[in-house]
Amino acid sequence: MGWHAHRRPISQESTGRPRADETGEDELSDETEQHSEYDFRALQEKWRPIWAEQRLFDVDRAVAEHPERPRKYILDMFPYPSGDLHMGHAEAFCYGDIVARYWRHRGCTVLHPIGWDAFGLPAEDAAIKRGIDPRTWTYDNIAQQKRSFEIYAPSFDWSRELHTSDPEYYRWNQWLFLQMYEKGLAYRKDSWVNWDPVDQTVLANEQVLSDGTSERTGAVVEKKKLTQWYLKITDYADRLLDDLDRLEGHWPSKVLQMQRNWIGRSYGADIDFRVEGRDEPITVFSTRPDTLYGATFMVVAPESDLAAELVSEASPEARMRFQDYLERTQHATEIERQAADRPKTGVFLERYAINPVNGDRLPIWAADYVLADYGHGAVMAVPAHDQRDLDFALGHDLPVRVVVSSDEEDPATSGVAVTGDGVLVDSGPLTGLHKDEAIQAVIRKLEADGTGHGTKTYRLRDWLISRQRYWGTPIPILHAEDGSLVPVPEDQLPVELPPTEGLDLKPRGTSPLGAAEDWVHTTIPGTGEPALRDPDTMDTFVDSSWYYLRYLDPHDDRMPFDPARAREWAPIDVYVGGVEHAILHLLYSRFITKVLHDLGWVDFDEPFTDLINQGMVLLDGSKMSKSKGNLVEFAAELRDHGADALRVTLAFAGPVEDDIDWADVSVQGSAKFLARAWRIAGEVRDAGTAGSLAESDQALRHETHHLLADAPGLVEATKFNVLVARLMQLVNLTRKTIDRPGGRGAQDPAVREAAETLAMMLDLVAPYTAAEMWEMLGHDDPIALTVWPAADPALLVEESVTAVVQVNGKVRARLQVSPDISAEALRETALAEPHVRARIGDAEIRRVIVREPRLVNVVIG
RNA sequence: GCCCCCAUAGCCCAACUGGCAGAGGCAGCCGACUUAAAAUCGGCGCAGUGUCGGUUCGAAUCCGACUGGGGGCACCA
Repeated sequence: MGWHAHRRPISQESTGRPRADETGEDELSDETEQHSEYDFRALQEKWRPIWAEQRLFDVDRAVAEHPERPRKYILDMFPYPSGDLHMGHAEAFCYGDIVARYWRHRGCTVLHPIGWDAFGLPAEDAAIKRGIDPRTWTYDNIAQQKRSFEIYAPSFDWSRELHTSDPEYYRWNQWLFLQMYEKGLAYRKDSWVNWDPVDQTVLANEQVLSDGTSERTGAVVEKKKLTQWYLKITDYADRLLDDLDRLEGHWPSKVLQMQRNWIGRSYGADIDFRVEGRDEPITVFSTRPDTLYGATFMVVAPESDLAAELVSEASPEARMRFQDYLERTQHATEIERQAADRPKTGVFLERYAINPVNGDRLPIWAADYVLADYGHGAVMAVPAHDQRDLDFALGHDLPVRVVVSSDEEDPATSGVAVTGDGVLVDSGPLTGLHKDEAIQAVIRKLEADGTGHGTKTYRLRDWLISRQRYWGTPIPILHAEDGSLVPVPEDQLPVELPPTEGLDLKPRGTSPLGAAEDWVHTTIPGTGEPALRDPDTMDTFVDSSWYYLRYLDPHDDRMPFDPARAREWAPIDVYVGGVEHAILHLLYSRFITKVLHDLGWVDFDEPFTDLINQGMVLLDGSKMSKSKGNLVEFAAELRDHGADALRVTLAFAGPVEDDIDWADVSVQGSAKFLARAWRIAGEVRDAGTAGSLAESDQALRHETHHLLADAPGLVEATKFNVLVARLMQLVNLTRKTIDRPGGRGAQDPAVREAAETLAMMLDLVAPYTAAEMWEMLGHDDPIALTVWPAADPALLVEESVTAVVQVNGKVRARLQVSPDISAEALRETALAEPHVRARIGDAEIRRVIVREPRLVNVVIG
C-alpha cells in the first residue's frame, strides 16, 4: 500500500466516497470537510469578518492587557493614494507585516499603524482632468486601497489611521513650519530655482533627476529666479552626514552611500582675492588650496550678482559681451549646461584679482562652468591641476602653470590636467611639501595673513518647500501691505484650504490659492491691518517627514504628538519602504527629526533605527510600466491566488532588497506549499493525537526545534526567503513522517508539534492559512497573538555528527562521532581510519589540524 | 571621472566566525494513482562558485587585478 495507508485513517480510506466538491454535497460532515481542497477564497471570507470584529492589533488594548510587555514600533512607508495598491505596496507591506507579526509572536506589543500620504500633485492633476475636487479623487482612492488592504490583511492598528490632507493633520505641518520660522530655519530667499514647466511649480533639488528632468513629470527642468520658502537643511548637513555612521549595519549600505553622496561634504579653504578697483575681495572655495601658486585666472558664475557688479565697471564693449553671454547662458537648458564635454565658454570681465600669496594679477572671467549656487559662485582657476580650468585656459589662451610635480606630460601640451598627489614646485614656501602637508601649510598661512581659512562646503542645498499648487498645506504666513511677514498665530491654526468652488486649479505658474479672494484677503491679528495670505502650499515631503510621530497620538488636538508617547514608542524599530525614497523622504525625515530633537520634542535624533528597502517587482527583466504593458497587477494576483500565496511568493522570492522578476517566481508553487501545510493540520485534526512526545518521532522533533531556534535569527536578519525555505523543509519532513510505513502517522505527537509550529510561523506570511490551521488543531485563541515557545535545548543537540577527514585538504573519509568528542580522540579516530591510513601510506605526517567535532585535516608531504 | 554593490546548477536562490558546495523552490525527467488528464504523492542533482593571481593545512567566503551586470554622485571648484 505504501505511503497512503498512513495518510488518512483507514476507515475513510476504505469508504471510497467521492469528494464533496465533486458531488456538490451540501452537508459538510467532518469527513467531507477534510476531503475538501485548500480554498483560499473560503479562508479569506471566513476570517475577514472575524478579524474585523476582533481588532487584534489595536495597540491601546494590547498595552492595557499587557502593560509589562516590551514595545516595538514597526512602520511601512505610508501609501500615496493614486489608484489601487500595486505590487510594490504588496512587497513592502508583506515584509513590514512579517516583522510586525514576528515581534508579537516574540511577546512584544507592536505598534503597526497605517495612514495615507494624501496631499500632492497627482490628485490635483487627476481632479483637473476629471473636473472634480481633489478630495473626491483622493478619498475614493483611499477607500479602494483600504478594501485591498482588508483582503491582504496586514496586521495594522486601524484606530490610528491618518490622512495628511485632513486639516487636523496639516495643522501640525503649519505648526512645525512656524516653529522653524521662529528659529530661523524657515526663510524666504530670491534665488534661481528649478521650475517644472508641466506642473507649473518649483521643485526641490531632490526632485530633479541627474539628467536635468523632473522626477515627477519627466519634463526638462527650467531655471527661474523667484522668491521662495526654504528650510535650512544645510545647517544640519554635518549631523546628517556624521550620524549616518550610527546607522551603519542597520540601514542598507546603498542608502547610506546615496545620502553621503547627496550631502557631498568637501574640505578645503576659503581664499580671499583682492580685486583691483573694488573694496570687497572675491572669496572662492577650493579643495586644493595647495595649488594656489598655480592660479592663473579667476572665473565667476555669469548669473551671479558678483559678475554683474564686476562688469558694470568695465568698458561698454565688455558689458555688451557679458550681456550677450548671460542671455545665451540662460537660454541653455539644464541638460545642455550639464553636458560636461561641451566647449567651455566665457567672457573676460576686464577686471583683475590679486593672488594673496604671490601678488599675481589674475584676469577675471565669467563662464557658465562655474555654478552660482555652489561655494561662492566663483573659483580660482588652476589649469595645470583642474581639468575644467585647463579646458577653459586652452580655449582662451590663458597660461598654464604647473605647481605639483608628476611624471606626466605638461598639461599645457597634453590637455590633461594633473590632479593626483605629488610634491609642490614653484610655490614659494610650499615648494617641496607633499600635497597634504601643503594644504595644511597654506591654510595656516592664509589664516595668519587674514586672507582665508580652512573650511568645508556641501553639495546639499537648502530645501525649497514652496509649491504653486492647491492640494497641499497652506503656508501660515501673512504678507502685510508694507511687505513684512507676519506668522499666523498658533491658536489660529489650521489655515484651512478654501473650497475648490470657483477656483481654477489649472497650473499657470502662480498658486491657485491667490485667486481665492475671500481666503487670501485677511487682516493682521491684533492690528487689523489688511494683509494677504501666502498663496503657496508646502512640498508634501513636509507632511511625510514627521507622520510617524503623529501615529503615536493621532487624535491629539493640543499638540502634534505627546512627547511622553514618543519616549515610549519612538524611534521606529524597523522602517520598510522603497529605495526610491533613499534621499528625498529619508533625508528630510532625518532632518525634521533632528529639528524636533533640538526643539525638545523628542529625545532621539534619528527616526528609523533599522531600515528595510524592498527591491522592485519586475516582469521579464524590465521595470513594469503601463506604457510597456508588462504589468503584474496586484488586484489580479490577489484575486487569482489570494493574499497568503501572494505574500509567501514575495517573501520567498529572494533577499528582500533584490528585485523580483515575476517570471522567475511561482505563485502556484506557493499555493501548493500552503495547501500541503493546511492538509497536515487537517490530518492531525482527523487522526487525533495519541501517545507521548517521548516516544514520538525524534527526527521530526529535532527539525521542529531547530526551526524554533533558528527562526528568530532569520527574521531579524530579514532572511525571509530562508525562513520560508525552512518552513517548506518542515512541511516536507512532516509529510514524510506521517507517511512513513511503520510510523504512527498523523497521530504522532511529534506531528502535532510540527503542525502547530508550522501554523505559528506561517502566521508571518500566510495569516489566513495559519489561522485556519490553528483552529483545525483545536485552538480557539487567536494565533496572531500566540507567543512562540522556546526550543528545547535537549532537542538541538545531535546524538552524533559527521566528521570529515581530509588529507591535504581533500575529503577522504567521514566518521560518525559524538558531538562532544575531544580533539585528541577525534585525531586518533581519524588517523586510524583505513581509507585515511591508505591515503597517508608511508608519507610523513607534517601536521594534523583538528576542528572537533566536524573536521580533521592531515597534512602529508 | 569619483564612489558603492553584485556574480554559486537551465532559472530563482541557500551555505554560521574560512572547514563535506546544496536547504528550499521553479522548470525538466522517471514512477504511483487515473479509462485519461489535472491535482496529489514518491524518486532523480558531477555546477566546483565570472576570470587570473595571492594568503592559508584548507577559500564561494579573506586580499589584489581583471571581466560582466547593477546603482549613486558628477562642469560641485
